[in-house]
Amino acid sequence: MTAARVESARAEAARGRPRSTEVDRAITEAALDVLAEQGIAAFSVEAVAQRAGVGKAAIYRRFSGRDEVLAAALDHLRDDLPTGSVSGSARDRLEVALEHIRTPMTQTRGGRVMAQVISAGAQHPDFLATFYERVFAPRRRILKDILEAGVDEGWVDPDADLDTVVTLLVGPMIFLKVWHGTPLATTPTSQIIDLALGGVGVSDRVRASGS
Amino acid sequence: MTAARVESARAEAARGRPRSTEVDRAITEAALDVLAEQGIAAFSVEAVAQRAGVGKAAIYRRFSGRDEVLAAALDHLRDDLPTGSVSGSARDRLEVALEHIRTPMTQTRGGRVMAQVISAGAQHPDFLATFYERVFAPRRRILKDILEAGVDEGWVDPDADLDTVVTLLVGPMIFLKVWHGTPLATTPTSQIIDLALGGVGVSDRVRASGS
DNA sequence: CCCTTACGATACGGTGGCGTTCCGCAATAG
DNA sequence: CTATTGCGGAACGCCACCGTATCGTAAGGG
Repeated sequence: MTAARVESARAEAARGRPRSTEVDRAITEAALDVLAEQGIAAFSVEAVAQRAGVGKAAIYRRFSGRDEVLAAALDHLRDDLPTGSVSGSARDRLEVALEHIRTPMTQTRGGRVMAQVISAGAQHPDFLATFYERVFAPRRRILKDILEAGVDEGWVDPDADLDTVVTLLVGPMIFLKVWHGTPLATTPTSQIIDLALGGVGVSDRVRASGS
Repeated sequence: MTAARVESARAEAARGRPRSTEVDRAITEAALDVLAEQGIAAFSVEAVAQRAGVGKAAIYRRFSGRDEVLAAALDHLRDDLPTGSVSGSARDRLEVALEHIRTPMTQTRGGRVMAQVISAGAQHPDFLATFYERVFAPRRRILKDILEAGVDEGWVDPDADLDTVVTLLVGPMIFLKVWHGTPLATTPTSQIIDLALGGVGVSDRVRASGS
């Protein structure tokens, strides 16, 4: 948005020393590091600049302020997270996909950033909404695709509401409050209970083939 | 702790104007309000004083600083949350208990404070640990008791690990990261999958009796 | 009654991040 | 070579909150 305008203005006046792509990279990296380690509260332009070994001016030359630096960092975050696309049986892919949602949360930088953003979501719901679209929704889609394959293969109840099943699976990893403001938050508790108790498997073959 | 010492010191010298209990109450209330509405980042002594319609001195007379005000407010929070003790069938009690975990999260002040604390937990793990003991653990205990009753009544698989079942049920409402640092975080994903797919119910009676 | 303490309000210096601006030097285009 | 821009570093005034102190007033206890 503003970044694009600045960029085009720079393009027409292409004289002088060009901006260092290395500085670009250092800023983004430092932003993610600070975010992951210090949290959003400590996320200041000064902190990013110091971490990046860069002058504040270099940052303000690129971004209008703290929030834009933050947004740019989150854009780069997308590539920082595993997608969970693996081969194997649907059951295996499901487990891998779930692990790829769960593990990064505490063990990778991207996951820690994610946790911080979700935390801050209590104060910045719109930020969280964007994050939901870009990060959570695609991962939910992956899980649902796998479950649909599971229906074809006969180990998932065709009558089950797969969106609810996804919520059930992802649930132990994510606060429902994260989805506050999305349709998912309307899933009734009784439905979750029924699924957890009744189970989605149509026979014992799943449990038998489990670990 | 420090509050107790101050209190006893005040007791031996019981002359002069006594402290207003109304001011006590106003401070605690304002602290919870600020916490719920503005978040931990905005939780300052000044903000609480202004919200309470109280001088900063009145607060510093009672607490050593921001953190103690915060701790005192969280102590009062315990009574602010529903416990979920209701009569009825075990299945009904289970649903009510889960609703009492889920609903307050977004709809009551206590729940919003809870969300803020959980958010801040990424930065203050010890705070979160205390909160887990006082708020989460008792609620998990309630759920487990109900499930144990369910085993006796025959609608819960006696072989199921009830702690995992509790996690499965509470999961859609709470981030696993909340439990980071507790034994619960070690539950393997495969186990959650097996339970979600295989289900805990031993027959179709649960699904038939559901909504 | 009067001594003591609490009260709200206000002011204080200190600190830290903000966003801006300048410096002297480096790098590139023309 | 020279004009132009980017660079790190440092300083600027601004503002919010900190923790403390000091008002004049209010409210109890001995």
